[in-house]
Amino acid sequence: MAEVASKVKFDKISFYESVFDVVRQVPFGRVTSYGAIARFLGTGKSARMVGWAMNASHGQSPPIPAQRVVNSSGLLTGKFHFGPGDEMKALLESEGIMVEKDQVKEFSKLFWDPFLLLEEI
DNA sequence: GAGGTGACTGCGA
DNA sequence: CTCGCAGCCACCT
Repeated sequence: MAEVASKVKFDKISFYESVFDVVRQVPFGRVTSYGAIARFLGTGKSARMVGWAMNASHGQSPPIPAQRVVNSSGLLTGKFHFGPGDEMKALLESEGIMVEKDQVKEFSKLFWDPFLLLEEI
């Protein structure tokens, strides 16, 4: 998104809307981490806020690929919030991402840094 | 206006 | 190696 990449001027939109925008930019078959998004948004060490924002991602009109957001270890910490079962894992696997024991395989290889968005644009 | 909560992270023991 | 703890800040009651 232009407004996201333009600058760290998120004064016009709420915090979690910014998070949604970033998450939506995650390429197909790639994943990112809460901390990475937190740093990208400038919240720094408050990765919790990213997770908090994701809590509101349910029912958003433009679907939020929250399954692509995992913790710094590639662990699907939010899978319980996703659905009753391993829905999060199923979604990731449908994108070609291998998941084992709630952990993304080849995480370091599939990891996508939000800062790359600035370079792409 | 004050207090509690949380889909995290990093460091120390 | 694993386990525990404190810091972080927007949002809700």
